[in-house]
Amino acid sequence: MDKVYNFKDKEKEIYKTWEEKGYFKPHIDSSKKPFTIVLPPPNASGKMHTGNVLMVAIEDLLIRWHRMKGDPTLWVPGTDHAGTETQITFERGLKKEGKSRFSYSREELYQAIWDFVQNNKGQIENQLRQMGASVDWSRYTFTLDDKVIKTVHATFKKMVEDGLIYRGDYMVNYCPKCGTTYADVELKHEERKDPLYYMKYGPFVLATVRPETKFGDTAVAVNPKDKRYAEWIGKEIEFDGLNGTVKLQVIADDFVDMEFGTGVVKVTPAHDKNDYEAGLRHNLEVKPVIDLNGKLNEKAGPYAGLSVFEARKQVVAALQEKGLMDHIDENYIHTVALCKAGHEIEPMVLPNWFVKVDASHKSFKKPALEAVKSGKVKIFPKWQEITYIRWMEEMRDWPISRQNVWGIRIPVWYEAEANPTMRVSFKYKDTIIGGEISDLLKRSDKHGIYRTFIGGEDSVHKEDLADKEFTLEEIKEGLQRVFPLVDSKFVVQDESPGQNYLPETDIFDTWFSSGQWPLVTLGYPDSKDFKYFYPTAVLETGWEIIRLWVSRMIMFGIYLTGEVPFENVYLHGIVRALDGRKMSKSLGNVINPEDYINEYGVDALRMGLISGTANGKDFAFPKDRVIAYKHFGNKIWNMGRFILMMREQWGKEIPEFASVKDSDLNLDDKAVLEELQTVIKTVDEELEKFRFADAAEAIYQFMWHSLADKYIEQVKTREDKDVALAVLQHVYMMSLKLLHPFMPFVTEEIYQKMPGHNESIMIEPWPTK
RNA sequence: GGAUCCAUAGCUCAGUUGGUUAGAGCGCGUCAUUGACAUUGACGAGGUCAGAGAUUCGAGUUCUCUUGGAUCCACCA
Repeated sequence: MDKVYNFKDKEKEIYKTWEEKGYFKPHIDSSKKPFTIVLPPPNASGKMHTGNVLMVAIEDLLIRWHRMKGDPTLWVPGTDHAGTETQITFERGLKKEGKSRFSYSREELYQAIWDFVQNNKGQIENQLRQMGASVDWSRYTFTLDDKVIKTVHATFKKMVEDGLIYRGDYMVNYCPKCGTTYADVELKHEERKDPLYYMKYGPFVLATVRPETKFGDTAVAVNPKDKRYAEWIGKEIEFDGLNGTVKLQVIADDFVDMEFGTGVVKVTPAHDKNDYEAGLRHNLEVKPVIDLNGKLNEKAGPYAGLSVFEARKQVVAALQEKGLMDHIDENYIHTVALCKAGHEIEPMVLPNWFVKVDASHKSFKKPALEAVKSGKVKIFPKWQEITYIRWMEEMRDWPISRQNVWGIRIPVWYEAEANPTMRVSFKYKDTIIGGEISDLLKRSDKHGIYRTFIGGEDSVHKEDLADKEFTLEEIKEGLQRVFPLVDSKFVVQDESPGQNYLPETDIFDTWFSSGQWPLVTLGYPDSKDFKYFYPTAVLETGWEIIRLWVSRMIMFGIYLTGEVPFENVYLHGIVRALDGRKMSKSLGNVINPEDYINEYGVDALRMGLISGTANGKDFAFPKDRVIAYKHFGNKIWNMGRFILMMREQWGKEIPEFASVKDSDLNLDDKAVLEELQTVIKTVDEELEKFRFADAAEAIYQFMWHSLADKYIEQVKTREDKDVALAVLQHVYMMSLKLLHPFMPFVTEEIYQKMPGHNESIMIEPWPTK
């Protein structure tokens, strides 16, 4: 044995052996309860970050522990298509080539991203291997595999039949730049300083940061308690606006803050969430003035076609010129909502697919709430339960459509003839054409009026397209998006019902499909695996996605199978940067695990992270613990060397521990054996409670400060070397086994060098009392 | 505005239902060690547990308030 443990040479080789020998595959035994974990799938085209490392470390620890205990143990690997993130990355690449997603039809774009991901997915798989993850690769699943799509489609169909899906107009967070909607929880909020404009509205002055939406006003509102404006409530005001006379009703509503501005608000139900809700309460007209491209529409009169930002400038200038601007507060600080890519969100009313989470005939969410309250699903650490319960109690209907292509398409079809006013956009040669289907097919006489053209090269003249009759085939072939109205006629089906149908182009919210992850990975509904391994034992993930993901898995699990998808949820904290702040590219404090693996080894990195996360709180990357555990790896390596050296010096085989008589043991022997028993007990108890750091600490303290510092020291001077060495070797091997789930590589490497070893430490029986 | 969490050694953090001298890693000091390991050993210094009050025989631990910090949710036009 070398003087120093050289982890670099060994780790890869050891993993390869484990995998080839099939140790990662479960031994199905119907008389035993299995232990199953489904890996939260990392981004298929990304690379491992510190959060993934912690996740793998904890899950591998649990898996190896149970495997050694003799449970039929399965850890299912997978990777995620990571919808939005991948699409953003991919489009960034396109931009460099001077292209955009508009250069492709929907199908071409999907294929291009598919290829991109296939080319990049090797990295994360290799890194999972590098980490020592003892996953069963034969059960690997990608989130866009056929079996996943099939199940997700079937679930959607079932939900439609159960009356849990509806199509409705809804105020959504729309990003005009991304061309898609985002869920509330996906948004970021950023504080900004913007001008607050005080505009004259007839008898009132009111404050707004968005004067350009004034064309969509359908009321002004005051607080019912506000004495200043009491006489106006219920009346109609009439005044000169930018585009002629404006008539607005004055309503009274509690949502108006009397302290803010002048206490009067303009109400724009089409472009503001509060206003939308106020509009519902007061039955106001929803009057959109901003289109899907983020430009003002024809209701804005001369401002039509301008971007929101440009329109604001011009509207402000015009108001000032006409004397309609009272004054401007330039130092107003408020928060704006941003999409994942950092663009400003435009609240819009658009048709969407929804899950009714609490229908009167069947509640999708209630059983999932009950499952946690009743303890059918236990959450560790327990204080995180509050987050879950509050979220579930407040959860509203869930918008599940996204206007992206990189994901699972909603299996819905629209017949062209039955939906003549449905708008579509498609690529024809090099031009993107948008228009009503009946016009494009020349089934109406409104020729060309609603057609729009985006992009466009010299090869096609727009004039030629303005009145062209397209075939449905041409539209289908270059199809990018359909914009079905809220009351469109549709068919739910996996494959196209016939030639005259156009597909829904929206995809599912990623959480709609990943919410079924424990089901699809195990082969729901009727595979052998599913029947045996479901429900799983533990779901382990970061606390940040308890609402997004954990809640959805519990809802789908119960809805589809009647059983919870997992019995325990363990939520780990987020690994922060060395400075204790969140890692972010802009701060330049992102930690790349590769660097640490190269310098200290996988075992040390795993162990360091595990020991840093005692109670699920966020924690700064514990660099000095990683170093400490690297030293520890070397320490136990040298303990092994010592035993081999003693054996050689002594010149005889070390006797089996079982052959040592109790009466031959001295006080030191008895003490160390007793302490071993205590450690075994502690490790089991702490792991049972998900107290990984405490378990790790117990082994560390025992091996280093008892076994090495005390017991080994006295072995050196013992006369009865046969007894001492037998005890030492026994205690050492037991300790190695305890340590193996934490530090798999170094323990295996030592194990292979020790006399009397078997095939592999990872399939050795777990030490028992 | 609503909520959760945190404040313990120079640094990063444990301390689980309140119970004898408050722990670890790193760092620091003294000494030792050239045959397992300098990625070592022995010994040691260092904490009025943010502050104030309350409950209790007893509080780092429970409660209230104050101060400072982190995060989540909802958001005011």
